[in-house]
Amino acid sequence: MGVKGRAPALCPNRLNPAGFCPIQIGPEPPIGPLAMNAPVTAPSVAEAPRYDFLSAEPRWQLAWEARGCFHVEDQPTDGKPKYYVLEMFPYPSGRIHMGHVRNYTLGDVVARYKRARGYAVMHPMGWDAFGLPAENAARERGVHPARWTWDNIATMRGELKRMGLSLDWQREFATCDAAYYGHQQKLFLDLLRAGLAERRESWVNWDPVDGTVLANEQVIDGRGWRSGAVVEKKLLSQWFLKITDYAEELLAALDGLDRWPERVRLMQANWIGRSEGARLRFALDAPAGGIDGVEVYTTRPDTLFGMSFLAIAPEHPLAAAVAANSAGAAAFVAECRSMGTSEAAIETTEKKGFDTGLRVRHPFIEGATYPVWIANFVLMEYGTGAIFGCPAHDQRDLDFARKYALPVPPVVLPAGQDSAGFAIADKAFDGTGTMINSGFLDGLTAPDAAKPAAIAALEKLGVGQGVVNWRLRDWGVSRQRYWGCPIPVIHCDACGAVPVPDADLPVRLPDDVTFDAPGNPLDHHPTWKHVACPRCGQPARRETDTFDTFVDSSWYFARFCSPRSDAPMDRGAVDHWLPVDQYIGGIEHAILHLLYARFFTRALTRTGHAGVDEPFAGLFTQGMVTHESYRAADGAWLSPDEVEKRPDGTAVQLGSGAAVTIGRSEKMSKSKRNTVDPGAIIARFGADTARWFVLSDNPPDRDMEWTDAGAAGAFRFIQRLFRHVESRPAGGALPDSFGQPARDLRRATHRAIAAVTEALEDFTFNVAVARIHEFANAIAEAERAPPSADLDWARGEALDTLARLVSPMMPHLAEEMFATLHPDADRLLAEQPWPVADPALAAAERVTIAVQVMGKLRGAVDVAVGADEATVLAAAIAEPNVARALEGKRVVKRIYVPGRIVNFVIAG
RNA sequence: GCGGGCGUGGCGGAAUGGUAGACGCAGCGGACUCAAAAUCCGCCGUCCUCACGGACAUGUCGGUUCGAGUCCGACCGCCCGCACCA
Repeated sequence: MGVKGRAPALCPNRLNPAGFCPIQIGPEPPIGPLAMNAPVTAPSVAEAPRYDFLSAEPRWQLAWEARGCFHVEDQPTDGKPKYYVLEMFPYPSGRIHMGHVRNYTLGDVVARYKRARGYAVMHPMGWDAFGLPAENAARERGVHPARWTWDNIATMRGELKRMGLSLDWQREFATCDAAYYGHQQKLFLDLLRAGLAERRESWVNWDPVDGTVLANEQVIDGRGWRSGAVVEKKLLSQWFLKITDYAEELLAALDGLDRWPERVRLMQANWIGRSEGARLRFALDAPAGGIDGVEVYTTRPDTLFGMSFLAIAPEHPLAAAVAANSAGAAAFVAECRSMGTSEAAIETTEKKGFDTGLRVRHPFIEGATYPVWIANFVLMEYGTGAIFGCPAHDQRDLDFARKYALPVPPVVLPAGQDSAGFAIADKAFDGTGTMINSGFLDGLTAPDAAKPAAIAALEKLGVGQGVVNWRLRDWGVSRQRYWGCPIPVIHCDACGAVPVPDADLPVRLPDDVTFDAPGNPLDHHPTWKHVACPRCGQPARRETDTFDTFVDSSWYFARFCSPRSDAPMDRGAVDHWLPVDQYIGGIEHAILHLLYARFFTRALTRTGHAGVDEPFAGLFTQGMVTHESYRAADGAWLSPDEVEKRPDGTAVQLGSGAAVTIGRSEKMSKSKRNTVDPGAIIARFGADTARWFVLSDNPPDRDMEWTDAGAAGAFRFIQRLFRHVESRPAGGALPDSFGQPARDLRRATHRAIAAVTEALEDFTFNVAVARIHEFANAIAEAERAPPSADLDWARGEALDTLARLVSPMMPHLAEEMFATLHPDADRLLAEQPWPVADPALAAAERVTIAVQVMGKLRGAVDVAVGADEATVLAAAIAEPNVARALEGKRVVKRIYVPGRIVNFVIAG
C-alpha cells in the first residue's frame, strides 16, 4: 500500500534521516496518484493531505528501530537516572482494542517524555499468554491453545508496532513460553522452601459438568458460567500462597504509596479488611461427636450479655458431627452446600437455620445456656466459622432471631433513650451507647470502654483473648486447567507431595492433548502424569493442576529487567530497575493483580531474588473507552460501520436507510457491537491520529467516548501542523533585536514549553493538547504578520519547539516536522532533549488587571508588568465603567493583588 | 449497609480563593470556488437592550471572605468499589 507516485523510495541508508527527502512538494503531481492510492474508505478530508502518514509512519518506525533508540541494557553504565515505565501487559485475545491503544499511548507519552528529559527509560512489552480463552478456542474450533495464542501474539505485535510505541522489543516474552514459566516454577519451589506456599484442603465452587473449579466471578446466579450447571461446594486439596502472612504489612505499606490513586489504596485496605475483636470459646453443655466447645470471633465482645443463640457455618466440623447422627441436620447441610456463592445468590438467599438441639454455656453468666444453630449466613472462611448471635445489635442476627422467634435482649442503650421502655423493633442498634443488662459492664460506654473491659474479663477467665482478624484469605493458586504453568510437584504415596528437583525444571506442558472430554486435559493425558518419585523412585503422579494466571502477572515486571537471564531474574538488574516508576492500567485490576504483585514482590525479596518490597512506586489508572451503541428496528445491535450519522443527530442504517436507535455511550463490547477496530483507524488516519485523539478528549483517568468526528479532528490538526512547517521561512542568523510580533511569538513559545511540561508531569494530557492548540494558534497569528527577519527566526524557533512538544504524543509527525526543519541534520528527534523554557522570554510585558467594585467585575485595565500600586489604582479609578460605579461612593478599602485584581470596597 | 468519587454551555472539558467557560467538537455567518470538499476569517451560556451596558449563571440551600466553581455545613442527583466479613 505504498504511495509510489509521490513518496520517494526509502533512502538506502536508513540511519540518515536527512536522506529521507521526507515529502516532495512542487514537482510531484499533488493530487492524482495519491487519490488513486488512498484507501477507498478515506474521508474526504484525506484527499489532499500534505503529510503522508502512510509512508512516514513505517519509515520512522524503521529509523527508530535501526538506531536502537528505545533499547536499554539490563545493567546500564551510562550514569543516567533510570525510569521504568510499564503498562499492564496484554492478554493475546486476538486483536488490540481501543483500551489497549489508550493504555499504551499513555505509557508511551510518559516514556518518550522522560527519555527526552534525560532518563534511561525502560519501556518493555510482553504477553500475559496463559488463560481460559485459549482452551475455549481449542474446544470450539479445534485449534491448539498454543497455536491460537502464538498466532494472536504475532497479529497483536504487528498492530502494536504500527502504533509507533517506543518499546524495547528486545525484552519481549510470553508467559506461556517455558523460558518464562520454568522460572516461575523455580520461584514457587523457593516459596515452598520459605514456608510461603502450602497444600491444604479448602472449599471451592465446583462445576460438576465441566469438572472444574470456578472462581467466584465465574459463578453466575449459582450456575457455572459456561456449563450452566448448578455449582456445588466441594472440599479439594489445593496449593495456597500465604499472602495472609503479609496482611499487616500490605495494609501498613499502603500509606507509603503516595503516587497511587487514593481510591485504589482504599479498595485494597477494604479488601485486606483488618478488624479488632475477640476470639472466645463457648463450652458445650454436653459434648457432641467428641467436640466439647465452639470457638467464636466477634468484633463486639461488649455485647456478650445480649447473646441469644450461637450459630455455626454449614461446613463447620461441629455441623458435620451433628449431621452424622441427624438426618434433618444432614439435609440442611446438604442444602446449603448446593447453594451458590455468587453475590446475587447471597443477596437473594433468605437466612435459614437448623437447631442442633445442642446448648452452650455463657462465659459470664453462671448457669445460662443458649441453643446452637447451623446457619446458612455464617461463613466458614471468615473468623472461626462460628458466631454468637446478638440480635439487638446486629441486623443479620436480628433477622435470624425474628424468623425463629429467638429472644432479643438489648444491652446497649442509645443516648437520650430511657432504659425502661427500650426495645428493639425491626432495626438492630449498632451505634454508640451505654451498657445495660450487662452485669459488670453496666454503665460503660459501648463500644469504646465496654469492649476492652469485656476482653479483659475474657482473658482473666482464660476463655478468650483480644485478636486482630483479617478479611484477606490465602491465595488459592491451583486451577484444573491445561493452558497454564504446571505446578512443579510430584505426588508419591510414600513420600507425599515432593517438589520437582530444580534440575528437572521446567516441567513442560505436553503438546499432545485433547479437549473432547470435560475436565483437565492434563489429567486425561495417557502418560504425562506418570513419573517416578524423585525421592524414592517409586511410581508417582505429577500434579496436574496449573497455576492461576495471576501468578504469571505477579512477577513479569521483574523478569523484564533481565528477560534472557538463566535465573528468574538477575539481582543486579532488578536492583537497578525496580520498582516500576510509573505503572499504567485499568482500574479493574485495582485489587487482585496489584495486591498479588505486592505480595509476590515481598516474597521475591524474602527468597533473595529481589530487594524491594513495593513493585510499583507510581500507579495511574485509566478510564475506559466507550462508544455509542446502535440498534436496528428489530432490536439487533449494529456496528458503527453499518450506521451513518446524520447532521441532525439521528442515524440510519447504511444501505437500507432504515432508522437506527442510538443508545448511550458505554464500554466497547462485542455483544453490543459498539467497537471500533484500532487497526482500521490506523490504516485510515494513521497512528498519530489515534494517539492524539485518545489523549485530547478528556483527562486520562476518566472514561472517554470514541467518536468519528473526534478522530477526524485529530487528523485535521496533524495536517495543519505540518502545513505550518512546510510554509516556514528560510532560517537565518539570530537577530540582534526582536520586534513586537516576534517577541509575542517567542513569549508564546516559551509559555507553551512551560505549560506543556507541567501538564505532562501532572498526567493531564488533555491540557497539554489544549496548550499545543493555543501554541499553534499563536504560530498562525505570526504567519499573518508582515514578514521580517526577526519574525522569521522566531517562527523557526517556534516550529522546532512545536515538533519537540508534540513528539511524545505524535512521534511520527514530530520526526517528519523535525526532519523538514533540519534537512541537513543527521539526527532523530527521538534522541533530542526536551526544550527548556526561558522565564525571561515567557514573561509578559503588559498585564490586564481586572477591576471589581464590591466584588463585582466592572472593568479591566492594561498596565505594564512592573507598574506600582499607585499607578494601577489610578488607572483602575480612571476606567470609565469603574468610575461610574464609584461615582458618589466612598471607598473604604482597596484590595490590590499584583498582576491579578483590584477590588474597591465602598461604604454603605 | 459500608467506603469512595463526581455534578460547570448543545457536547468533551479548562480554571495556585482573584476577569468562569481556556482549548477542542458540534452549530451559525462570511471569504475562496462554476459548485462542492478542503482551507481561511468571524460569531457562539441565558435574559433585557438598537447600542453602551446591565441582570442572572458552575446541582440546591446556607456559611466563611473584599472576593467562592474552588474552602466549610446540610441536602438532592448520578456513578463506582466492597458486602450475610460477625
